[in-house]
Amino acid sequence: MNKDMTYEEYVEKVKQGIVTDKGNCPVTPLLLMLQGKWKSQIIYELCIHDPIRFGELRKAIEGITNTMLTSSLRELEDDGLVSRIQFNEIPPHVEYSLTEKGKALLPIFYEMTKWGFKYIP
Amino acid sequence: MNKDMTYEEYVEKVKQGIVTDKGNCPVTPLLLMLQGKWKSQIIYELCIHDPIRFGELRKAIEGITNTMLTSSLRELEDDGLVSRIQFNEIPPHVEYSLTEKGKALLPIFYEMTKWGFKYIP
DNA sequence: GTACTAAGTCAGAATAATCTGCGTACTTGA
DNA sequence: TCAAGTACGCAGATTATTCTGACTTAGTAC
Repeated sequence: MNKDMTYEEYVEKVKQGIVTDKGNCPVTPLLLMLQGKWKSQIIYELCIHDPIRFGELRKAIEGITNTMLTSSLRELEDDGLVSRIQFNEIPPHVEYSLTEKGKALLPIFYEMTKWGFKYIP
Repeated sequence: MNKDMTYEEYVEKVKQGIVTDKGNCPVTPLLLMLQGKWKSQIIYELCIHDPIRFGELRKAIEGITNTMLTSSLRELEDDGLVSRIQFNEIPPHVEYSLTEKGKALLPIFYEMTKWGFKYIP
């Protein structure tokens, strides 16, 4: 199974049931990474402001708390979607941005957006 | 904002911050629909076996309980991704399948799969 | 010497999601 | 008469996620 298959090949493989090898699914890990109340908003903000600081993120995302912003960012970092650069100054200064891997999510969000415009009133 | 925009236009709009209108995001509702431990597996099984019966689904998805399968299916039905046809026979007989809206998720899963093959070891 | 800043951390409470185990209906076959 | 098949529903327990509100660090301005 290679990553350059066409959509037609993909559909064919889905129908044959060979895209998922029982617990080795290529979709589930990504869905897990995007799970959580704030993840998609954080990624969105990182798309439009690159890089962005912790405090700016918190202001941009209405209702998020320090705790949740920190833990969500840590998880995104652990998953390799976000990078964190710390400037050792006083007061401290940290910049977050999307990694290559994180930016590669854009085509997925593009498809999701098209789907959303079509099917969500 | 129309649903036929190209990827280039999409990226441009993301950068300008006009894809999401504060709480009217086209991506978030879909991510919510896919949230939950079993949703993606259920959709996968519905892709490869169409239609499929309740009991077959439960056998196909290792570890799922009656309760969770029922409630996940209800939610997918409420979201319009899955349809349920009941045959009033004894013993009872119910068939589940993907709706148009549900099948339209395939291009998204295709992009996710490509991403997964590239970035998940 | 007190207040202010940015980027957090921590403990405990509240809420949400999931699991466990049992109960339901009705009919057929042993 | 009793178990088996089929598609669930429900109450209560457990586990996971999120929220609340206070605390930290170190330097600089007042």
